[in-house]
Amino acid sequence: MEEIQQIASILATALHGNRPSNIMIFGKTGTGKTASVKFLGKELQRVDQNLQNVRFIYMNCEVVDTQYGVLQNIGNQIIINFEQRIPFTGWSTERVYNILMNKMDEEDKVFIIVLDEIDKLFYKSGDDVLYHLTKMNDDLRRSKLSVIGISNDLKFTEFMDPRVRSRLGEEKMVFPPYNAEQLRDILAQRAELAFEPGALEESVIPLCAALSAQEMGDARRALDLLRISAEIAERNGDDRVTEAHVLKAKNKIELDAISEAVRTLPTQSKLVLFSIINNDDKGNRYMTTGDVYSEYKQLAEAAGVSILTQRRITDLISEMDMLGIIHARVKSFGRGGRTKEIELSVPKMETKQILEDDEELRPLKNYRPATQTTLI
DNA sequence: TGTCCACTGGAAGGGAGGGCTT
DNA sequence: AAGCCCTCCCTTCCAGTGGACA
Repeated sequence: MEEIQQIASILATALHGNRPSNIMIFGKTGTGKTASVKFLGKELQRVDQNLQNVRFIYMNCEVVDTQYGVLQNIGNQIIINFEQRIPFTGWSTERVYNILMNKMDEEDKVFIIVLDEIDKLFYKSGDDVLYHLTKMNDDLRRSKLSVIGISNDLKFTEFMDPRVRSRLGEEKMVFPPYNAEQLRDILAQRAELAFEPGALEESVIPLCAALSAQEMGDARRALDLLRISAEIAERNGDDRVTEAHVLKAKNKIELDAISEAVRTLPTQSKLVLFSIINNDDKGNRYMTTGDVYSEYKQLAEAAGVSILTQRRITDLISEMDMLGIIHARVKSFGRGGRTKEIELSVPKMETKQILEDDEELRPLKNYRPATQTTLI
């Protein structure tokens, strides 16, 4: 692939002990950014085996998303000696930074640090780390450092400190999404290894490819789709995978993703979601933050969980909006005020089931919404 | 045209929980 | 043991606001 070639030629300079440019790599999920970079990292280290000029360090910023975390993580990938490891908390960031610098300089190598999902790090912790990291080069005397940032968000650099942005983006690259045709090739290749000839109905691969192409050309998803279609066929005892299996698989994947997202929500968010469902049950399909909050308060009370402030609930609502579990947009109702209009965007019954399975929400199992009107 | 509602979302900060250092 | 550090989850406070209505 063209992009891999490009990155490879940039990184190759490291083999001679020179510093490769920093690179920013953009592209939607499943376009092979991470896989490509990891692959190149392996290759680089293989070629470098005798020279030992290069250290390749990878981390995913969805997991490591704080300033301290990033520095600590890099440090611990460099420091092999167990006693000298950097603790995950307790030290000042400054101290970690200094130790990191000394260690790196001692090694006298070219460090290539890959920050996958770098946008997550930036949105969470700002550009301080990136600033320090990209500036480190000036302070290193023997070693060199270059940073590869991977992001599926093209725009996030706009909000960065211009200095950081220009340093980080010495080279920029975009991985285009796969189109249906490319996906078909990828799937066909894989199918040849994984399936007996004739095990797939002819239209299965084109269908998987087309469905995945619609969904941003994610190759990983396309492969999952094929695999799960086959699993479903096998479980049914069918000897060929058909289009019907693929469609079932698609549904299953979508539902599984939702279930997983809901299941792993923190308790408080689950309560908020529960109250959104209850509002919907009452025939209130589009509700405001106020509606959700007053229902939430009752639920939290019934569940015996502490009641958070409305400000906090606003944030939880926004988080679930980003996860795609609900849909919320700010809307003005004139004199009625300006607030969010919230709508459930996952299947109601299944979601409710999952919520009721939660240990902490047990008391709500047969909870009946309090009736509005009380006759005296 | 101005008012006013029901919030929004930023800023600051507290305190608990992890852990190091002296 | 006392004094730090860093992160996470929250609270408190508050200026700002889109648009229906008077």
